[in-house]
Amino acid sequence: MAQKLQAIKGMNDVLPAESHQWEFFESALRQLLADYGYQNIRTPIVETTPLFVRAIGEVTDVVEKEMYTFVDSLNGDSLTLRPEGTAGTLRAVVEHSLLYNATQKLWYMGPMFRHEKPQKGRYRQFHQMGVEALGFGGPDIDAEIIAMTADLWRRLGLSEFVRLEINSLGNQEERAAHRQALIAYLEQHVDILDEDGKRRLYSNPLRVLDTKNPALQEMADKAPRLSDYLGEASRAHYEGWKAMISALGIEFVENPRLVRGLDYYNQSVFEWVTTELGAQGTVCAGGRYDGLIEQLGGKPAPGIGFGMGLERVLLLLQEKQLLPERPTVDVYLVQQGVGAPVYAMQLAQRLRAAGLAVIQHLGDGSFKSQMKKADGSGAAFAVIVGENEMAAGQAVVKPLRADAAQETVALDQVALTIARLKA
RNA sequence: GUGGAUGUAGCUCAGUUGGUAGAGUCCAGGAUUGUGAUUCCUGUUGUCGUGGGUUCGAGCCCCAUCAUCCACCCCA
Repeated sequence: MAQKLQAIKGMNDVLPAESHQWEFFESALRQLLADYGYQNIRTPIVETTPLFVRAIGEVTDVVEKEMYTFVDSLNGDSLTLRPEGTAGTLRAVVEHSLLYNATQKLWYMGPMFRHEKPQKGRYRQFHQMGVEALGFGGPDIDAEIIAMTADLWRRLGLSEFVRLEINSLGNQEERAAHRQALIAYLEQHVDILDEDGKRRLYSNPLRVLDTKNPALQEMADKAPRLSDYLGEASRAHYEGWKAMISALGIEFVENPRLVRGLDYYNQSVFEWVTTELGAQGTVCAGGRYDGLIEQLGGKPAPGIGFGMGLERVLLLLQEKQLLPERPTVDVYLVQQGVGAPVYAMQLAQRLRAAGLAVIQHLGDGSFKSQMKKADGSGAAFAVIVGENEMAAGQAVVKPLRADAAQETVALDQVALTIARLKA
């Protein structure tokens, strides 16, 4: 018995009814990135598994249980569908020595894969636009990235629906020292930890402090704070970043509990969150990863980047009705009679050469049904060609959206007539 | 991985105490012999998610299973 063919769970088709929304959103992103001097980089969707394990961290949820990992049956290599974009981008940067006497501002956009249970704003194949700014050590790039993302929300009309949260994780040593102190502290209170807390004690101790359990609140409040472990340099970087964001007039809230799910982050981290999408409220998140390039075998260089969940932003745009209508063609070409298909096709090519988008009716169809299709297509004009017009070397131009009379004109006047009626 | 809700026409959904399935929309044709979007008429469309069970009889009750959505968890 043949099995019903269907898409893999959590991997969605984008149909014509909404693909134009993606195109609109993507072109807004491309414009933004160009305006800030970023260049596109395109890397493979599949990488060797160790790349992700090294970059993301062995004990993260992503690596432990969410990666699509498989064996290349031809040579036995372990390969993985990329769960995020930074690892592959940095691999390419190192492999091609793009940081040799240079800095880089790169962006990518495309599908990512994580084997999670799907829900609103969370899919197994999802799409991210991401940015990596490499070779810049100061807080100015951190601020510029905030400015750029804030600019995007403004351009899309989303500013009032998103909130910026920031934090500093310090450098590797400071993070490690705090983590050690925190785990020691939590171990002293292990008897009162709930199930979640015990599970996260060693895997993600910072998350334990995020508890919604009121019984743990007091214990969480008194826990060692990361900010107390920041050294002079980290503190100065963080203060410099905040001062610049403030000077730009961008609102933010400091969230000392803000952590990232991937191990490579340090110093500045941030999240743009919304309360409009249910559970999956993080719409764009990122931070610094100053040690990662070296860790992947490159010469030491600082880096900062973010990932943006395109489905989530699109959901937000849909919910707030900030997306344009389906684009339409200028002309639907109605044709009937002996020789009409060729006559109409030649006219269609002529109109397209004049810069008009044209759908020519193909196949059979009564005038009535062709006119219905013309209307349904959303075209602003029907151009009609029948026996009489062919004999006279003419065509009828009929406005479908405006209250204007149709005109019968010579073939070389059709485009001009449409231009005149449009204005 | 855990929990909750939902599966009936291409789409959105009705379907009563169990009696062999409907509306709107869409599509096609017509009223209109060369003209759409309004109106009117006619017509097509279903393994009622799937597989079992109970029953004289199941869209409806029971069991299993699959899928989708939402939440936990995690994250973009």
